[in-house]
Amino acid sequence: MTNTIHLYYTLTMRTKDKLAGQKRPTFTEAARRAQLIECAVETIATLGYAQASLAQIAKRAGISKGVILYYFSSKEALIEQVVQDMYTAATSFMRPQIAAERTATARLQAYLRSNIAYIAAHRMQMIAIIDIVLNERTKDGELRYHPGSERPDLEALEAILRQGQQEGAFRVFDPQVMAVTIRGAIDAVGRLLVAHPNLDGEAYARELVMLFDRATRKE
Amino acid sequence: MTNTIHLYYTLTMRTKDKLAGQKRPTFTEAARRAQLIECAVETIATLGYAQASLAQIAKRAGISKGVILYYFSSKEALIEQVVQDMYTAATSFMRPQIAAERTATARLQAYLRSNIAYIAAHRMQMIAIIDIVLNERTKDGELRYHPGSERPDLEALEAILRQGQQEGAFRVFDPQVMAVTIRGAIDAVGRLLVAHPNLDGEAYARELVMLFDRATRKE
Amino acid sequence: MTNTIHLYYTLTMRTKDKLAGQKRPTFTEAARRAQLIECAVETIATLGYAQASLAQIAKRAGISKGVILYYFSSKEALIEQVVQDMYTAATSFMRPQIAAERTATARLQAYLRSNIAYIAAHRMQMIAIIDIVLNERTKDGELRYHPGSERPDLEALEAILRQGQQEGAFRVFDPQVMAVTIRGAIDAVGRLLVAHPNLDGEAYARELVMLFDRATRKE
Amino acid sequence: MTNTIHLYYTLTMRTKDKLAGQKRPTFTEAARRAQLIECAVETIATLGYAQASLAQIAKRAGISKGVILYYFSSKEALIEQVVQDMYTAATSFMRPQIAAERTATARLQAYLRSNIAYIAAHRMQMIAIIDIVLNERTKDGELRYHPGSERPDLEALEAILRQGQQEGAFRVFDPQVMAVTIRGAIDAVGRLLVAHPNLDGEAYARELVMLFDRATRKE
DNA sequence: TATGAATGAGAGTTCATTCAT
DNA sequence: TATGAATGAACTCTCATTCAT
Repeated sequence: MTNTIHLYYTLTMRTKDKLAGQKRPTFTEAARRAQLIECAVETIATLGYAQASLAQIAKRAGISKGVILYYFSSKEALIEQVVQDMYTAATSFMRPQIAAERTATARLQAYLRSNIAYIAAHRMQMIAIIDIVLNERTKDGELRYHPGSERPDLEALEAILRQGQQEGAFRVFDPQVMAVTIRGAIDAVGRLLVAHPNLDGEAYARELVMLFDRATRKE
Repeated sequence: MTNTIHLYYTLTMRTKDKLAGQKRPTFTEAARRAQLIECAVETIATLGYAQASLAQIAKRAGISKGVILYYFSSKEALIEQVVQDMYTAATSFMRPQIAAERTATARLQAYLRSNIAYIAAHRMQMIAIIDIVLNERTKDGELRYHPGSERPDLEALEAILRQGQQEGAFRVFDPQVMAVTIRGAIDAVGRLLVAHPNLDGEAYARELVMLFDRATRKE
Repeated sequence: MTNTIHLYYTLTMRTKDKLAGQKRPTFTEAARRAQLIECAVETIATLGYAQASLAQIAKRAGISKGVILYYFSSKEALIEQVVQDMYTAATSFMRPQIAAERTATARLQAYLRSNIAYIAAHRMQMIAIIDIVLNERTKDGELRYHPGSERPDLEALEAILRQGQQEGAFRVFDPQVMAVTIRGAIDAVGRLLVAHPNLDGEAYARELVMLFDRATRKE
Repeated sequence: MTNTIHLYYTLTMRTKDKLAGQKRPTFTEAARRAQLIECAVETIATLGYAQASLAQIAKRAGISKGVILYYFSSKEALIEQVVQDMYTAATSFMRPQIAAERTATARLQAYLRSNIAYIAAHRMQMIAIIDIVLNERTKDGELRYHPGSERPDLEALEAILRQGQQEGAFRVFDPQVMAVTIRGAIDAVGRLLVAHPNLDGEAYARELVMLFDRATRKE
């Protein structure tokens, strides 16, 4: 429940930003947008990206298809909003925990722990976003979120890794490869957690912490 | 007249014989099937799984849609054949290199090196298969290749990891988490290599070898 | 702020209410469905069951194919509705006329007269339904309305025949054979009437009444 | 088995007639044509007219689709041949039995008995032909074998009925209606016999004989 | 603000038919 | 004589999107 409200604030903020200069969004609009995003996430997570048609999303929301296109200019825009919201929410959750640490080693641990904790607490959202990121394409067929593009999550990770190398805590390695590896590992574990909800997220976090601690540290 | 009846029976018999045996594939058939599998791979890799319709695949092959369904009973069957072919090819390439090593440490290195080498040499196939594995669903909407299912590649990896732990070369860790992590890392690097074809596959392999060597070894 | 959350819940609740109840049909919807059923009947009667594609039906209705599947979940559902409507209409027409009579002899006459009158007045519908009944198959290839299955029309007929035998007005015969014969006769005459619209339905009814009166009566 | 050979002769004869003036048909051709017609019948009877594609017929025959169009100029021509063969075969069986009788009453009985006997002995062929007759259409959408057209079977029946009226054995009735009714009854019973192969054909024949004896006779 | 209605493109699939061999 | 190969049209059905109300 807290998450929903948290998400709601986030959405309201974004909405206002987005529509600045136009008529300010009513409460109904904000609530509808939040509801539709939530329903989109559930639909994608449940049926998969390919089967997540507007009809399915509308059905889950109990409204007509037209409503979605009233609040979002296109399906594409809805999906993009889902991604942005999720990134924002995850970042809001992780950033303070990472920033609370000083050393790169501790920050990497915080990154892993907070990210897996977030995944375990939002399995549905995560499976949806992974599905989207791996599938959403621009109209010319290019992956919209292709690896190596300017993804803020990867950049944050690389920053931590570089910090560790500068501090001398981390050995010499290619920060990009390590960052991509860490993200790939987290996403893979994320899929595992979603597929098998009875698995222990914390234990998996500990494993990954240990794994990448050894993979990165100097000695 | 007896001859006529005999012939009539002959035809009927031939019928049954024909139906009983499996028709062996023609040269043309084998070539077409190979071509169609190749075109399917290219299409999926280029346009993505969702946009890879039979029409697109046929267009790339320069033939009509019907031909595909002449050689494969359905699109599903074509995709399945793509997956099987790729697994077979990758396994044939990797297995001897892994088997040539005796220690788990060396085998893990061989696994990583041969796998990334294969990916680098078959970037298009790999991006296609990753796309398929993450998207292909059965008719009831379930992922056909969901994580944690009986995937031979993961099992081979876990076997190596367990061997290393028994031999005392590897530290204590959860072999499943490590296997999933390694696969996730390889797949992520694979996507990176495909997205940026100018990247040096061998260098990335070296990075991953070093990374997982440290992540797994005892000291 | 409480209001917002309240509204959010309201939307969600409304959702569930909407989904729980059945949506009552609009005026337009009812009219369209009736129109489409009518067009389906005309198309089947004119072109035959096999040629009655959604495209042909839509063409006759002057709309796009999609509309049909907007109002009926599938072609199968449309056809089923056609059958049901026709049975209901014919039964509503015939039942009171039959029930108005007391003796089996008079009821059999009423059955024949009212049925042929209905056929003559709805030649197109009848040819369509006969075509459907003889052709519509379930997905496993079985006839949906195969002879001897629980068909209400045949059972009503058999009931009259049994009544006549119990009352002593009818001779001894197999009621099922007689019922099937009567239906076969009516359907055959129905096809004749449709093929030759200038024929006199009433005269044909008189002939059948006389025919089956003699075929059934005791002396 | 006797039937097959009988049918075979019939076909050979027809073939020779048809191709007179061209190269005479080889044994192989005649046998193939007979085989294909038989397979067409089986396919239509089993899967229904709509599902009886050339592919299905060829599959049942264990040959390639092309062969069918090598021996028959089109699917339409094949179907037409099936119908003609069946009519010929049924007529060959029934005619002598009818001709052996002198009175119209006895001939009508012979018609009914021999026809139902033929149906019971060739249930598969009959269900196929009924299916064809009710479905086969010319390219402009018209039923090829519509009721009231010049159908030799109906004409033979009407001839018997007229004879009976002239002889004074039959009462006054419309011979066409009676003929159509008798045919409709026979076809309906035929469908019943095919749908329920355990039913007793002879008993049904006795019922129909009694039924139409009473329906036609003077007193 | 939201719905119901309608469209048109495109999906996978089936099919009769043609043709080179 | 027969096959395998290929086509192109038609099929049912799904979908994102538009629009009047």
